[in-house]
Amino acid sequence: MTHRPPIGEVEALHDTILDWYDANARDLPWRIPAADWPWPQVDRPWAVLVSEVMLQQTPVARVEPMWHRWMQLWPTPAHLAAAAPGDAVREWGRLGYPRRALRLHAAAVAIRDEHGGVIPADLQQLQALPGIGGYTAAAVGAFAFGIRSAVVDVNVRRAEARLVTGAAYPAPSLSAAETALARALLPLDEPAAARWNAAVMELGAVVCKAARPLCARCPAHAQCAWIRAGSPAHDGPRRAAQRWHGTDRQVRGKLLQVLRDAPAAVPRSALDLVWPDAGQRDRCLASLVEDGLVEPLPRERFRLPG
DNA sequence: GAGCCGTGGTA
DNA sequence: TTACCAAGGCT
Repeated sequence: MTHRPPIGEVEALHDTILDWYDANARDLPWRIPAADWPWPQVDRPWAVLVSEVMLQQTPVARVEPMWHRWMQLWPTPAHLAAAAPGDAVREWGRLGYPRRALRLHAAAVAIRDEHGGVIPADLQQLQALPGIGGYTAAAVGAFAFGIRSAVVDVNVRRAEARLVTGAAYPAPSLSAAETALARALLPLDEPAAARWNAAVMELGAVVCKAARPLCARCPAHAQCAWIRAGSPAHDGPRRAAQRWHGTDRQVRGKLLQVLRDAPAAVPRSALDLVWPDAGQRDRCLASLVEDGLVEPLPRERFRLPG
């Protein structure tokens, strides 16, 4: 059932997209190769891992400054592991999904305690770390260690759907067929495979974009199944829009912002100001405590976890 | 496996 | 302004 284009077409895609990437890749600091790594005190696999977690559902432009700050604060897993989890949550700032900061801290502790402080160059061991799923394990494997893993994020899924299967958008969730396709497209050569992963992701991010793809600038437009099919509009069900206003996520965000900005523990009365609905407010505060993002103290005071 | 989990930029 | 979108993971 898997689309598997002829080997000649695959090789032509490799040439086209790798050449384009070599000429057009953005200069992102976590992409600097080990031979040129300019920060000897910063552990490069750790730098890659942190970048990948920060980039989960968050745009590059917002990640880059926070990544630099994290590398200054915590250049190795051991540095972060020695900090309080609440420090990670505070320094996460407004990147969003703050549980990622908590899991990054937990991953640092696991790397220190279970891996001797060295990030494992093994996909299964990477994925066993908190906050590291299939995508991030493959990305760290490829970009930090050169492992020939298929890195399949939404950019890759969209680009490969258009290039190979001719669909305007991938399905809402990752399918086994997409994973198989990504693996089939992976160059055999290990370094080329790592570069290919980055190249397809980059193409999806800056050219083969979701809303308004820049097909006129696409190096592979002559090889694109979607264009050959006449660039048909998406026909399947559209992803349900996420609501925001009035949701628990909005309330949790407001509560956590107070605690991030406070130098010390705050009384419940300070948290009461951020949302009028007491029932929802208390439920959200309780869920933040349950998640480990907030630590309750005696006398109705709260802080980021120490 | 559907739903939940933040935040800000863009059209 | 509303809606979509952004290098997912977890339950």
